[in-house]
Amino acid sequence: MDSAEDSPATAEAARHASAREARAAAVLEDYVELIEDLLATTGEARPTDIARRIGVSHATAIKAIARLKREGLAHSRPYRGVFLTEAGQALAAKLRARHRLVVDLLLALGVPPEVAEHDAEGIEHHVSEASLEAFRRFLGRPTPPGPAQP
Amino acid sequence: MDSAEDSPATAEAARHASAREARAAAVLEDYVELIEDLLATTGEARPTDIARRIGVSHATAIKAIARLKREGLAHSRPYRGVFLTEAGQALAAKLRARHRLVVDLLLALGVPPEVAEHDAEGIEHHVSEASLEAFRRFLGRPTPPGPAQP
DNA sequence: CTGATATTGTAGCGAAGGCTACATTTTGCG
DNA sequence: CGCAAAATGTAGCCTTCGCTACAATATCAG
Ligand SMILES: [Mn+2]
Ligand SMILES: [Mn+2]
Ligand SMILES: [Mn+2]
Ligand SMILES: [Mn+2]
Repeated sequence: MDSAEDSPATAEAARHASAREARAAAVLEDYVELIEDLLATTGEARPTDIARRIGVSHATAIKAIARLKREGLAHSRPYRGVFLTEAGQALAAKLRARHRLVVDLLLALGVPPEVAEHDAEGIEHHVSEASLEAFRRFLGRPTPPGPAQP
Repeated sequence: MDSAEDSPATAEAARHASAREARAAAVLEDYVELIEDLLATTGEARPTDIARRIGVSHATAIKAIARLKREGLAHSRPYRGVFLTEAGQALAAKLRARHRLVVDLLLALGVPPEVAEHDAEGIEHHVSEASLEAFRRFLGRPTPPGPAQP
């Protein structure tokens, strides 16, 4: 038998494929994260504010919002601001925790705060649950309860 | 005066813009890294092998190679395999070191080897020089000499 | 040497994610 | 109220990066 570790080239290809998926998801993740933040801190998430904070034109932001809606993560009605669906809120909570954990890890490793925040913005989208778990252990944090049964 | 720390939204937007650039560069970086590896280990880098290892169709690989050539990182002639220019080789050396450093850091943090290799494939493209420096310190490695004058 | 096979290259398509320019709607104020 | 400014939405356009299908070239066995 020879398929115990699956042809190396195949494993490598799978890693690249996985990274491509993460790259594709990164954009929407950032929008969800930001919308949650705007809603939490200001009570509303308007396309213009979203665009300004993400650094794209408002037209681009509106298209991204349309995609969020298509994927069931957000809803909005014309001129009324954007809101997160249940699914969107759940995702946002996960993303917020992940973002913080990545930043905290970088800080613990001695990365300057500005740089930590900068690099985390890209890194966060590529950190698997297994790595997050290792980060928590390293930071001496208890593993958080999974989706607790209410 | 109020521009000491530049409006927070602006800084945030800049981080996102930077992450977008890294995301765009990631594809070509992976090709350069792989081509160097193929050349080093087998002496030649053929489009088909590149495609298989990256996990895309050969047509996609050939287009990426065309872009590498456009950007002055590689050269090739029909049916003759791909080679890296001076610039391509320099970039490859940097990318190889970065990839290894990221993997080693994850391993040191207790991330399982398979996962480390998996996550590093995406993370590597978003780690700035300042963070790499922190990683080296954490791993107890001497800062490598910059572009040494020969 | 010749023909099958593998490799390489090309053409054309689609989705994402950018942009600018223009149209519409809302808002806020004199 | 009425109207200007701000916000929102829409309509193209471009590039990247995937894909499949097909064409052309090299390679290798027999
Ligand atoms: Mn991000
Ligand atoms: Mn984030
Ligand atoms: Mn990579
Ligand atoms: Mn790599």
